[in-house]
Amino acid sequence: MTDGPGFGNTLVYLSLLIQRRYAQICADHDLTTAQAQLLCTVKDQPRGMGELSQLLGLAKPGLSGLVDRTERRGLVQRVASDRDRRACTVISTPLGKEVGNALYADVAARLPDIFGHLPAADRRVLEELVAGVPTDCGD
Amino acid sequence: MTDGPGFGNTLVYLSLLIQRRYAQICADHDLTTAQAQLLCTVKDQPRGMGELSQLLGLAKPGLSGLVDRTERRGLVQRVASDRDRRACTVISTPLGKEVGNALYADVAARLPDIFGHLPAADRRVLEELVAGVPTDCGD
DNA sequence: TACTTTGGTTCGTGCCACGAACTTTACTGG
DNA sequence: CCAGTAAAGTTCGTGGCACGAACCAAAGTA
Repeated sequence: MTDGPGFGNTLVYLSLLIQRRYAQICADHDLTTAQAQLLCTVKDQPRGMGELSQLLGLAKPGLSGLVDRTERRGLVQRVASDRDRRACTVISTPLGKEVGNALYADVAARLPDIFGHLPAADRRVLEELVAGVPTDCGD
Repeated sequence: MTDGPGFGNTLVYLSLLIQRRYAQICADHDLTTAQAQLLCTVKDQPRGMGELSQLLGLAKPGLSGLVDRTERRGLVQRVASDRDRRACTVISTPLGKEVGNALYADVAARLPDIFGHLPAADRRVLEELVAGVPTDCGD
């Protein structure tokens, strides 16, 4: 109650702003946010489907389709596991790495504009607070 | 460059966590995030389609469909404007208001958990910084 | 060798959102 | 008063996204 009408709701609003800007940046790189997310997850390290499912918070069919579409664009690739013949690992193609890195850099450069109204000191504080968010998402 | 690998990217990650939690809360109220967003925008004040298009960052067809689906669920309603016979205004039904308020409260209650790891003082600081985000989104 | 579990895919459904084309009404200028 | 243009929304077709249910094949186990 002391939260008043809403820290939570303000957070939602903020996340919408971020998502909108992010989607715009992704679009500039000819990516959807979902594909961008997949690409960045796989860019520096191969991942199994199950792992990705976990990391991206998707059910299996959703992920399967996402990988399909992203693979069709030549950004990622399924490779068979020699450990387990039914499993496959998703890796990034050279093109995918390139695009992923460019996107990453662009996001770092353009997205913080959202907080352009904040003095540098405040931004630093914010940065630190936000950085502390748990890497392991609460499902 | 002093941002290191990424304030921007951390923000994106944060926004994903928020969106995921938010989607979960919306689902608990039998809503999609898009419908929830529409509902909350209209809940306390009628809005024209153009205005909504602006506020939600959607093109006209997308909004039209969203209103269709939400109207079909009895949460909002199109009413004709007497000013302009081609325009219509979207208002919330009583059910919509009820659902919207419940959602709003639930979001306020459950979403800040994401920052459960922060001491109260830090959370307060964060709250203040976040609250300062411009209401007018940068298109 | 049978039984169960697990990794992924396919299928059908529904939401979401876009551009293009269209209809209706409002607003001009002559 | 009657064009012609502009604006508000809708419809249509397309495509991405993501879910549950059903399925197949390989792996593990009794």
